[in-house]
Amino acid sequence: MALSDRRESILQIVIQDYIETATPVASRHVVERYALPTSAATIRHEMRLLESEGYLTHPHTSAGRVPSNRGYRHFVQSLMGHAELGIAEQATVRHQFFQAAPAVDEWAELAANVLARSLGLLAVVAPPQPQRLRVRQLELISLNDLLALMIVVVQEARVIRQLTPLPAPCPPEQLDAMAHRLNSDVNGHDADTVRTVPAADADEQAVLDTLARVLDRDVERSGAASIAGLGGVVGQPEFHAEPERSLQLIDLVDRQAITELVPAAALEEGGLRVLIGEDNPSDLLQDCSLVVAPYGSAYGRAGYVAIIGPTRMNYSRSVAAARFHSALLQEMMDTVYGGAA
Amino acid sequence: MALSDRRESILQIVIQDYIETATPVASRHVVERYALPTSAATIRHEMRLLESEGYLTHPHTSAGRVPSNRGYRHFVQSLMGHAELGIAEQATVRHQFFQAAPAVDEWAELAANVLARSLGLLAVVAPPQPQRLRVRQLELISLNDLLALMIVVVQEARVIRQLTPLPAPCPPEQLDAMAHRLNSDVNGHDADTVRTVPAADADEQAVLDTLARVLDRDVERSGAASIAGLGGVVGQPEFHAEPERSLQLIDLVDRQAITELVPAAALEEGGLRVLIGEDNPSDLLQDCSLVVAPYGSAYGRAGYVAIIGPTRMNYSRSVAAARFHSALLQEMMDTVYGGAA
DNA sequence: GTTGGCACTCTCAGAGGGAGAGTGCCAGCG
DNA sequence: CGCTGGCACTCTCCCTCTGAGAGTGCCAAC
Repeated sequence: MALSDRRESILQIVIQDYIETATPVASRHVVERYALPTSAATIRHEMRLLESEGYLTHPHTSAGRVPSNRGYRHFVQSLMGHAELGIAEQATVRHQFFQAAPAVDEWAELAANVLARSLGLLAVVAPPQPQRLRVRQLELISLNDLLALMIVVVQEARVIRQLTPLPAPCPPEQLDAMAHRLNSDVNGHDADTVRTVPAADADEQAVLDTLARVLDRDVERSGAASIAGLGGVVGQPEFHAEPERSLQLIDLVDRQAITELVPAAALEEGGLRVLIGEDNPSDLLQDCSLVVAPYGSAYGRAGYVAIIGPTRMNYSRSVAAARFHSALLQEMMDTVYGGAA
Repeated sequence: MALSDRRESILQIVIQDYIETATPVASRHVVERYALPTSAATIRHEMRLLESEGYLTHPHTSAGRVPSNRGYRHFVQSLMGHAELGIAEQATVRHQFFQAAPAVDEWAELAANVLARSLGLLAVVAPPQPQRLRVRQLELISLNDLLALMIVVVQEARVIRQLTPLPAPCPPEQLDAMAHRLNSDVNGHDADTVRTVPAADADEQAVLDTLARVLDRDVERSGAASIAGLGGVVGQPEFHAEPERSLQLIDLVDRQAITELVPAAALEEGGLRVLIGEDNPSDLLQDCSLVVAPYGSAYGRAGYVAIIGPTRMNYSRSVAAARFHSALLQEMMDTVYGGAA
């Protein structure tokens, strides 16, 4: 149902004030602070209607109003407008990426840190995950007759070092020969193809097995997300009252498990999404909101920029920041990878 | 001053009981739980003497005794004995390292996770930091006339990808030629030597500058420590009462700044050290203890295994675990690098 | 040196009460 | 018919008080 103009602007005021102050907002406070031409009683009346329509709630009888999840949702969809980061802030961030020139692998970490610091919320930045890794070069270094160090350079410009046990004793010269032989067989191939390479003996089989496993496993790990801002988010007033919730969140971050709370569905559609309260699949984020902006889907499974904080987060800033960072990362990847996988 | 045998064993009981229960231990509780042949009054008398000697304290008049930092120190030095991890636990950990066979770069992370989980405390594992990185191969990929992607493979088997702006326009063929030319100049060299390589033009100078800077910076970053167990440690009862302390600690971990709290002095001597309460250089660890075990000093600046928790930590387990993991990591590095830098 | 007894101290949890903050509603006004 | 001031009502928050409980410190006796 449509809200009258005045009711909408009161809702907007209540939400913005609550986002700022984190305390229930009272009718009198609204008229005074925002110099409204009506009396507190009128505001009270409107608030009551907004509450009966489900946009606001009441912690208890004699408290001010607090936005409900529905209220936040309406705010994000209709009231907030299209927020952009300020020009100056955009320039600062760009500068940090280009001039301070981090290594390509640190982009996600830098983005997470910048976001976390500027928003005071939890930021998770996951790079796109390549569907498969292809071997560029394979080296085997003999440590002893039964143990080798495998060094794999993959085309995605990463190096993997991995110990490989050898079932049958294999002296160094023999291992060198094997590496030389295998190199041409595996060059340019991914895990699945490596598995089809025929092995001359048990040791070669062991090496190939390890290689295939490593390529598979590293596809998983290469997407290791960067997380920052835990301090900021548990410092938010909503967590003060409930230490258990903080602990759950801390534990989630500690075990790198928050990444699982970003629903895959949100990434598939490709656009920025805001999940508020019970929109979230996990119970652990019941009083939290999640802003997700995917990017880089051309380079494998899409990466994303996610912001996590209490439902009382500054949506306008969060959305603007998430949008800007995802676009920036997209742009940078396009620059480096030429817009194609 | 020497303590009588009985007083020492009472001190030991009090400390162990407090470590276990986290509540002040009362005289009656001691006689009952440990079936001592004396009365509570006697224990009370001894405790009083232990307190006057500074080994115990009193939160308030009608509370039981709590070990003081001096008490803990005496416990660690004289009472605790030489703790070793159980054979079964050693085997489990070894198995995780060798059979589950993580990539070499994940050793520190795995160690931190295992330690954190088994102790319920904060674990920091920093790999040894090479004094310098040497170029093995340099590639330049032209992104456009004014921007190149530099890929550096260093002898320590890492790959660095870094964007490099080019002051003067440089078409792809020219860039290839430059890469070819530079490769022989920089191969096997570290940052300092790279700086002495003469540049043919402004672009070459820019590339060399970036390369040198990258080698320097990555020496820093290669030692990025793995941190785990934040959830466990802030879940400890001592942090429940003081949310500000938890926040400080969380922030420290979030900003990766706990690594700065491990005093360099502790690493230089080479042995395992236990820093209790005010032994710690930082105010932030006033009520905490730190167990540090260095390793791998043969491979650069020494790495370390550190355990951080409340002063009421299980020193015996912590010390045993830290010692075992540092020895294990040392052993694994020796296997891979053959015992020499 | 050890013990039981006892007074003393301090914390902790719960009850009670007053102040303050806001609302809900109503009657009156433009 | 919407807006307003007024007022009763409700609920929280903070402070104080109190009683129970836990332990100690000390003393006199063994």
